[in-house]
Amino acid sequence: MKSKEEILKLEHQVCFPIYTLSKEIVSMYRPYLDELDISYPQYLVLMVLWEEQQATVSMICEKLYLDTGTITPMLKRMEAKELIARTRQKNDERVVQITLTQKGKDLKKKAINIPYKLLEDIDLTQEELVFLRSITTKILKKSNK
Amino acid sequence: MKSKEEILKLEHQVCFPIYTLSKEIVSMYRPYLDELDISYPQYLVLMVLWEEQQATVSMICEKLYLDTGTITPMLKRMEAKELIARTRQKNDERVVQITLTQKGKDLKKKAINIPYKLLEDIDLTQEELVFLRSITTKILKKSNK
DNA sequence: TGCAATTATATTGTGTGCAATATAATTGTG
DNA sequence: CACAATTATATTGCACACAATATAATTGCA
Repeated sequence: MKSKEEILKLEHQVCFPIYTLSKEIVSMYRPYLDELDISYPQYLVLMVLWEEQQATVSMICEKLYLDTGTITPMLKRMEAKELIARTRQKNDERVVQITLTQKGKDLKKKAINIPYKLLEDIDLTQEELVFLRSITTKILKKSNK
Repeated sequence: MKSKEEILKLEHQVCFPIYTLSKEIVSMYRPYLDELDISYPQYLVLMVLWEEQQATVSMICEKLYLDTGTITPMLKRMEAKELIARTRQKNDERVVQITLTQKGKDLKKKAINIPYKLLEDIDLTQEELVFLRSITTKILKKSNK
C-alpha cells in the first residue's frame, strides 16, 4: 500500500514515462527525417497524403488529432518547401484541399524504409509491440467518446 | 508477409499512438492543473522539488529528460509566478539552486490527489499499468546508453 | 428570401522542446 | 600561474501544440 507521498513521486508515475517515451521516439526518427528535411509531424501529414492522395485540412486534423492552430501553419511551411499544394475547393470555398506535389510524392520512396529502421531501433518483441499498440489505442478510444 | 505499403501503416500504429497518447494524457491533466495555474511540465518540475526540497538546474534537466533551452525559461516563468526561487550557489557561481517558495510548497497539498484522479480517468488495469511502465522504462534505458 | 446558426480554416498568444551557440565560472595542465 | 579545456546555465531561432478568437463561406429556417 503506497502512501500519498509515494504516489506523488516521479518514479511511480505512469504518465511521465509515456510523455518521455513519446519525445524519445520522435528523437529516434530525427536522423532519418533530417535526411528528408521534414519534422515528425510533417512526416505524419505526408503519411496521410501518401495513403489518401489528397485530403482536406479538417481530415488531416482529425486523423492526426491536431487542430488548425497547429496544422494550418505547418501546411504553409510544407507548401513553402513545395511538398504539398493548397487549393480552395470550387464548390465550397471554405474547404482547402491538400495535394502532394511531385516532390512530395517522390519523398515516399525515400521514406519507405524508415518504419523498418525505427522498429529495429526501438527493439521490442512482437508481444510488446502488440500489447503497446492495444493499450494506447484503448485509452485513445475511451477518451474520444 | 506484409507489404511495405502495409508496414508503413503498421508502424503508424506503434509510434503514432504513443505520440498521440502522450498528448492525450497531458490534456487529461489539464483541468486539474488549470486549477493550480500550472502546465504539465511545470507540474513535473514541482514533483522533483516536492521530493528533493531543492535541486540544481542540471538535476532537473536530467530527471525530466529536458535541456536548458526548455528548462531555463520555464523556471523563470515559475519564478515570476513565485512558485520557486533561483539562487546562484556561493561556492560555485555557475550552479543555480532551485528552491520552493511557500506558495510552491503549499501547492503540494492541492496536487496530492491528482495522480489518483488521473488513474481513474485513464482506467487501465493493474497489469496494463505495470506493463506500460516496464515497457516505457525499458526503451528509455536502452536509448540512454 | 433574409439572416442567424453552422462550418472550415486562419490567426493570435503563450508555452514548450530542441539544436546550436554564447557566456561566465571553474578546473586542469604545462 | 597563465590559459586552454571543461562545466553549468543562458540565449537564439525555429517548429510544434493548443486555447481562444476571428473570418469567410454555406446552410437552415422563420
